Formats: sequence, structure tokens, C-alpha cells
Amino acid sequence: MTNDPTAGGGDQRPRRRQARGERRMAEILDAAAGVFASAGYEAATTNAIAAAAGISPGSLYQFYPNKQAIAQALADRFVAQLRATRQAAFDGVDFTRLRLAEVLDRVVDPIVAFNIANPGFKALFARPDMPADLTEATQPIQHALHAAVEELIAARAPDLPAAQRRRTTQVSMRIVQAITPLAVAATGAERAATVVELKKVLFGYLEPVIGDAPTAPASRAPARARTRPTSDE
Amino acid sequence: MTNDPTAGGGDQRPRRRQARGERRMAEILDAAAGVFASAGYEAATTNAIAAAAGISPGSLYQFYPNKQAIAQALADRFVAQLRATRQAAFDGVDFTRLRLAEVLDRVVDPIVAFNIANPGFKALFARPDMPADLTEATQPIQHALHAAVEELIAARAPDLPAAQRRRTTQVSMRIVQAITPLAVAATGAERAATVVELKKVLFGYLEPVIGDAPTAPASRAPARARTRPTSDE
DNA sequence: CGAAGATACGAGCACTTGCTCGTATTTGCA
DNA sequence: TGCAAATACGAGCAAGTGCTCGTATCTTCG
Repeated sequence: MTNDPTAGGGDQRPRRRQARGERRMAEILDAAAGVFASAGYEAATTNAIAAAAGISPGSLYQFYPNKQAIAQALADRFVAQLRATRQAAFDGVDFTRLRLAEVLDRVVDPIVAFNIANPGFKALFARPDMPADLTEATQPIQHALHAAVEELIAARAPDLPAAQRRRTTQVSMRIVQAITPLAVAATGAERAATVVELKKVLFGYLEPVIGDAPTAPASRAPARARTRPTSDE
Repeated sequence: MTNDPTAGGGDQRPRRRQARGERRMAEILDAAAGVFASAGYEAATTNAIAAAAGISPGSLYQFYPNKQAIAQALADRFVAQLRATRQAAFDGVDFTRLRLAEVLDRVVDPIVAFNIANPGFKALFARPDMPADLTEATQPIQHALHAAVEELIAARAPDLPAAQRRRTTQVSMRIVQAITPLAVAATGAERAATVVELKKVLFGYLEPVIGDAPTAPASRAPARARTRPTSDE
């Protein structure tokens, strides 16, 4: 996604890579994820990333022109994984035929799992200490997630005014963003209990709005909510 | 609070200040609050703070020995205000005799108002890009808040297991921390609507735990919850 | 008044950061 | 095998940071 040789008209030819080089680039991203996760974007030094990857600073700059390009490539990698996660959770599922508790299970669990599997993700995306253009890279997927959630709410509560629906969506996403780190930081039973709390919060907030019971009969043909295509990507 | 001449046995005598100097120190903190708010702790430069305060870097260091001391003094100032806010909201109030909706009004509104009145606060306390000892400065007040909330929950739900009570407290506070910035960023009706959403979230989460109705009869003598002294400060 | 100390200045020091450059080694391919 | 390109190195540069220092002015108070 980042090193497409045909992309970027303004750039010089993006240099032929050997298989070894491709591997190095992935290793660098792995190292960068760890360094970003534990230090944040600003505090993470390129020398530290190079050291973590087991190479010299000069070698690092053979593959990425600057620090931001590293973060960008890492962000692209995260975005791709998150997109896949989102698709697995949302696409092809008719949320009008599930109980709210089931909906929450299907949506929350993959998100938590993703954050556990990718420790650097939150550090890179949720921290406020990064250049604006880096934050922009995350916006497509943020928007896609927001749209998916808002669509879910619209399907179950078609009469909710648009402004209120937007607020409900925004608040719900903030809740997930706020509580997920708690679950990630915990382990074992405490982590599971935290996830349960997260779902309780969402249930208590959303139940009055979109109801607990399915809004569509279980034996009907697929409702429109699943066939409406997502607008981005 | 920071420059108590009798405190800090290991330090040299902390220099006699003229009234002018005291004013300068306050001006420096005002300037620092703005710079920290817009740039974050790491990105904020001492030269920028000095410039914002209208003085030279050298003059700045006549009053604060280093950058962290500035942040520390600013944090102390915020903590004092937040403590006053918390006392006004919690002390002398018997939360067992109020409906949950009233409890939320009494607790949430001052917190939101405080965050609106002190834009630098969140920048200094909620950002992850600061030294650990700086974060520690915020812990007394964080703990006091946590204790106050946990006590509130304990008063209304005495049978809740301690571990669950702690989780409920932690999650509730995270929710406030996550949604409050949304309210601060909004204005007018949208801000009010966001605060309403925040209270809805808390109500939906807490109502199954601590109930909506008062847990103590309205005509009794003051219950224990208000007389138990707070342990810190 | 006059001296001690508080306040003020701003060039610049010591250090760190992202990044470069000259050079050496390895790989792919004819 | 030979050679061009890719990979690798690491000392060190330019810029930016927190902070210092020598010096000058202003306040306080005997």
C-alpha cells in the first residue's frame, strides 16, 4: 500500500527492492510499532527505531525518507488490518435481526482483540503529539467506522433525528476508545470483566435508543441495512 | 502552594520575592497554560513560554529552575482549583438522599464547567507525553476524585463487591474523561446536548448498580456518607 | 544616599534530534 | 566471473532544545 512502484507521480523512481529489502522494511515497521507504542510519536527517535530493528540509522534511511514516512507506513499497515477487522464485524451482518447484546458482542470483541494484537496502534492514532497530516491518514478508517456505526443505529432506530444519531454515534465511539485501553492493560479475568463493563456501558446507553430486541423479524429476507454499500474504499 | 518558604528541607532558602516577582510568576504560569494547551508538554519550549509571558528566557529561569517546575507549579494551581471544585460538588452532600439524575447533575456539571474554564488543564494532565513525576503530581487529586466517586457508589450500593465497585468507578471516570472534551469543544446548544448525552451514558451504566431512587429516607438524620472524612489532603 | 539583593536581559553553551554522506559489502543477473 | 545496483555502516552535521552566565537595572531599607 505504501510502496506501490507505480504510485506517487512526483517522486523519483521508487528504487528496485530486493527481497531482503522488503523484509527489512517490515522489520523496521515492527520495531517502530514497539518504539512508538512505548514512547509516543514525538519522543520516539529514529536512532532508537533503527537500534530496535538491529540496523544503523543510515540503513534505516535507505528505506524510509524520514520519520513521518515510517509512521505513515505503519499507519497504513494498521489501517489495512483495522479495515479487515471492521469488514469482518460489519459487512454482511443484518444488525436488525440480532438482540442488542449480540450486536455489542459482534462489534466490541473484534475491536478489543485488534487493540490487544496491535499495541502500537493506539499510541500512533490516539495520541495528540503528532503532525496533522499523520492524523489525517487515520481519518478514512475513522470515518468508515463512524459511518458503519451510524448506519447500524439508523437501521435499528430509523426515526431518530440525524443530529441525535450523529451524537449517539460519536459518544458511543468515544466510550469504546476510552474503555478499550483499560481492557488492553488488564489481563485474564480482569480483562474479561472490563470488556463486560464496556458492553454494559454501551447497552445502558443504547438500549433506550435502539432497543434490545431485534427490530426485524428473524424469518424475513435480508433487510436493507446489509445491502447498502459502504461509501468509502 | 509551590513556593512555601518553609517547605523543602533539602533546598536552599527559596529566595525572598518582591511583589513584582510574585506577579511575574503568575504571569509565567498564565503564559505556560496557553503554550501547554496549544502545543502539549513536550512540544512547548521554554523560550516560547518566556516569549508568551513577555520576558527573556533568562528572566524565566530566575523564577522556575526548569521546565518541569513550571509545569509542576501550573499543575499545583490546577489541582487547587480542581480540589475546590470537587469539595463544592461532594463535601456535605448526602448522595443517598438524591435521585441518581440529581447526583449526576451535581457531579458532572462542575466538572464540565471546570474543564471549560481551564483549557490548559487537560493538555497538561491527560496527555501522555510528559515525565512520570509530572503525572504523579496529578495523582493526589485523581485519587481524591476516585475515592469520592467510589465512596458515593459504596454509599448507594453497599452490597456491591469491592472489586466490582472499583471497576465501576474507574469506568465511570473514564467515561467522563472521554466525553467531557466533546462538550468542551462544542458550544451553545450542541454543548448542552453533549452534556445530556454524557449524563445519559452514566445513568444507563449506573442505574442498574446504584438505582435511580434515593436509598435513604429523606427525613432521616445525616447519613454516614457525608460525615466520613476524606483521607487525603 | 548607598549597598545588597531581586529582577531583567539575551547571546550562547551543552546536548539531543532527525538525517546525510562517503564508503564498504552483498546481491542479482548477463 | 564481473559489474551495477541494492544494502549496510556509523561518524558527524545542522537545527533546535533546555538552560547558563556575565552583566545591567531596579527595589528595598539601613
